[in-house]
Amino acid sequence: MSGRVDGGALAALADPTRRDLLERLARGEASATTLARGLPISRQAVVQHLSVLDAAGLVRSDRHGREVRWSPRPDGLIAAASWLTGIADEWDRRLAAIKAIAEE
Amino acid sequence: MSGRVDGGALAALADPTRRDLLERLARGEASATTLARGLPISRQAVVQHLSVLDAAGLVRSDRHGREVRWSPRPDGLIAAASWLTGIADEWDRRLAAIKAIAEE
DNA sequence: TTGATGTGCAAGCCCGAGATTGCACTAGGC
DNA sequence: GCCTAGTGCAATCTCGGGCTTGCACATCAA
Repeated sequence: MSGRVDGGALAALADPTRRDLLERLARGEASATTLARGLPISRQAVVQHLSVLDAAGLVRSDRHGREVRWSPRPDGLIAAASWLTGIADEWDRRLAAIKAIAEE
Repeated sequence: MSGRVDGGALAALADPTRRDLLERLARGEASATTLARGLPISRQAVVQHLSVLDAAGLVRSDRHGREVRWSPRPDGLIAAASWLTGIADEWDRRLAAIKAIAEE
């Protein structure tokens, strides 16, 4: 297990720009400046998004000389997904029970 | 399949109050007025949250006389979870490939 | 050393989400 | 009929997220 899901990952994934950044990182690590070149926003905006993703445990950063390379961390995503699945299954179970009672 | 995941479900789940509402609904359908009694926010705020959840396909509403009862819909949750899992698996695969190359 | 590139920090702007309030409307109980 | 309870609609407010700009600091290459 890689930590509790406090909603931070969900809040981080709620923004379309951040999801775009994650998909770009999945195609190879990159720096904030490089990412900003292919986007209609400034480097600082990218940095702030990456900070949010970092706080949510969805990316990691490594310094290489004067540049900082970012890469995705699937662990956080998997944790969030399994959390969602758990809740969904729980609801499914309860709703099925209610339905069974209603059909008697 | 229950439709593409456009991020609407993730945005809806990003708010802690909405996650709270979903958990309460999972313990039995309820009206907006009833839900508002157990929360520190107004009925209208609850209604707005339920509208967002409804648009995201996470809840459904049924009229019973003069009251509207809300209930959870696991389908949307499951779709969002499987989307997350798919992305996570994809990243895992790519990262494993990169790591394998680096270790040669 | 000098210049170019990448980053970090901070102040500020703007707009929309979340919440409130007020009032009109409808359904049920007396 | 009346009164109460539940809902719907709309205007308003506040505050924080997303973004920009400007400048200082660090690193590599000539």
